[in-house]
Amino acid sequence: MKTTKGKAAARNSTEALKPSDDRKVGKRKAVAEPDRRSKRQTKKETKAKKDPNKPKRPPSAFFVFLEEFRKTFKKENPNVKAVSAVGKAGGVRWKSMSEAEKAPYEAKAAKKKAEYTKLMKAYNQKQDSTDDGEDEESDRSRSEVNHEDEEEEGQEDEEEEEEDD
DNA sequence: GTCTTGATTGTTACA
DNA sequence: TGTAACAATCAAGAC
Repeated sequence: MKTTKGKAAARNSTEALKPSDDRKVGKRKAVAEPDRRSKRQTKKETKAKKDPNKPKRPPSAFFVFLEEFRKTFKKENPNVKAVSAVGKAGGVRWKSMSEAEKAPYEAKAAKKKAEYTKLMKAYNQKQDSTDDGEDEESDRSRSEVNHEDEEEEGQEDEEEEEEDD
């Protein structure tokens, strides 16, 4: 059972109450939601800013799908430049898709997740060794992981090139 | 020039 | 275990 959670929930309480037409893209409310922003900022400042080297989160299957969907959407709607519109349309499409249709995106997402896990492992090792004031060991292991990543990326590049075609 | 917003779902990380 | 934050995208407004 899916529930509206996180940002969506927060938006549901505020933004979602407004008619979508009212939510024009680019029409940023001048410091409209200090609550939400400050929350994000706090987290960002306490985490992301402290760990700029921290690997970025892997895209979920939906985001992988969205990447492709954006291209299609742009082609079909060259005049629509609002990212919110793409997100909305993508969400509708995603929900209408069957498991079989979602499968390839989920597979891709799983791959990215595996990469992320590896990167996080290396990242955590680095953090540990940094505590000791020594990171030669992790540097080595990191480079090993990086090497693996390079190989994988190379494979992925090939795959992507094929897809590009 | 830099930052923030919007819209979506899924996943991660943290309390 | 529940929930907030974040992942991509980019035009445009605010500062």
